[in-house]
Amino acid sequence: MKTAITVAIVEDKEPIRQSLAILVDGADGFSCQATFETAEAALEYLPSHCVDVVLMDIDLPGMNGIDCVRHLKLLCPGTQFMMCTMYDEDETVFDALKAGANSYLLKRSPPHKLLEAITELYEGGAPMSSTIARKIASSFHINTSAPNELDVLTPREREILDRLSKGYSHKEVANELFVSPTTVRKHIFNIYEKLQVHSKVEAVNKYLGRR
Amino acid sequence: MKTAITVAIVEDKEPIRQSLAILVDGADGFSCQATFETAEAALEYLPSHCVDVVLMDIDLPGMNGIDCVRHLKLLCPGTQFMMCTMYDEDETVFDALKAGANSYLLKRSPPHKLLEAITELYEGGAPMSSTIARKIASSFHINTSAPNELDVLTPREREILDRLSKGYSHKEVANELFVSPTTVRKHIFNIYEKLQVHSKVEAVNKYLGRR
DNA sequence: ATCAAAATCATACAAATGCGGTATTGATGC
DNA sequence: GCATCAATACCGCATTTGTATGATTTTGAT
Repeated sequence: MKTAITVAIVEDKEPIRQSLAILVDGADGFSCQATFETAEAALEYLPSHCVDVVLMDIDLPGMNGIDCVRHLKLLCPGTQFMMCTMYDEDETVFDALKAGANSYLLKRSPPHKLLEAITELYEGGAPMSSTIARKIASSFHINTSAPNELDVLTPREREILDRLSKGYSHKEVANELFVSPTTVRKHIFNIYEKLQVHSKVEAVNKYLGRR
Repeated sequence: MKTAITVAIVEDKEPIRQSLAILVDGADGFSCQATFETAEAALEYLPSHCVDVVLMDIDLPGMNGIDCVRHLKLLCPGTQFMMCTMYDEDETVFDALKAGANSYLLKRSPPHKLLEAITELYEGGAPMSSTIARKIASSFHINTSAPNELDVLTPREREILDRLSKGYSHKEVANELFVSPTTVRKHIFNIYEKLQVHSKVEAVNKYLGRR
């Protein structure tokens, strides 16, 4: 028999943790090496006992699962991380991917799917729940209805937004463009209205495109 | 019996086109409505006869499959597009996603997987060959190996900086982290000192690696 | 020539922010 | 034990920023 895929589980809720461990350990070709109730516990043990795959809950007490992955990814470069959670909010999904996760399953997935996914992840895939996969694919679409949100801005407004993106204050922008600070503020206010934001950081994020 | 999933196929190579059509039409719950040898032919017919799913080859004579999707996506908003090709080069994959494809299968996939994928796509998923999925997931990973200025920040400071990067105000960060606004301000002040910046936008730029 | 949009500037107010200092607690390291 | 640092918290001040209202001038298109 070939070597089993080694797995660790980070999940604070006792019953879920137990049933995951039993599921994994009971299946042929899988071996549950460790379980943790908290991100901190995982961070303490795993770096010196790296496993193939970590099933990571996101909503943990103390440090959350995403930050935990961010750290572990550096300490266990060969380990694959599967987020395993209830939530499928956009920000959470993308933050998890940025942190280094290669898989994202919703907890409603049936047990046999989970084992399949672990294998796929181990073999170089990136198994995702279907709604998650769709979110990710959609995030690439160059939107048809709002091709460039920035198109609604006038050239002058773009010019000002560009300065803001470099961290300039109202006054600095005004000096550079040889207009009064109040003019700059008026422009910025108009920019905010058009982009539907309420602060510099939000506007700059839209300007430079997120992700 | 419920309505079959309607499918169209765009593929220039005769034998492949034929076997795909037979596979789809022969399976229960699927109906192959049309096949095309070229992107141009598909663009002429499909807008007035939209189908549920289009299997699209990329390497076509004349217009390629990606540009074809780009056009069709606007004319048939409800149609799902599955790229079905030999290539798995990065640029091709991402261009296809940007054009509006929600699925990307390599031609080496076995027939039953193809039918499964069509169903998954129709039901709101985004089925990908595993190597493709991994490429996509990896494209999100943030460059953590580079010598990072952010290493000088404490975990708490990074946590706060992350919220700032999303456009949160001091108060919003405080509420989310359950600490007082003055504490947040102190953290932010420390962050500015360490990163040698003097405003949110500058700090966020460093955090997100924007030069 | 006329009209609409864009760019300019002013004034005003409330809230948010940047900067400085101080202090307590708990954890870590020497 | 002692020093250091992270995290927490408060006070206060000057400035910046977000929002609102209003007005004038330039410019481009019809």
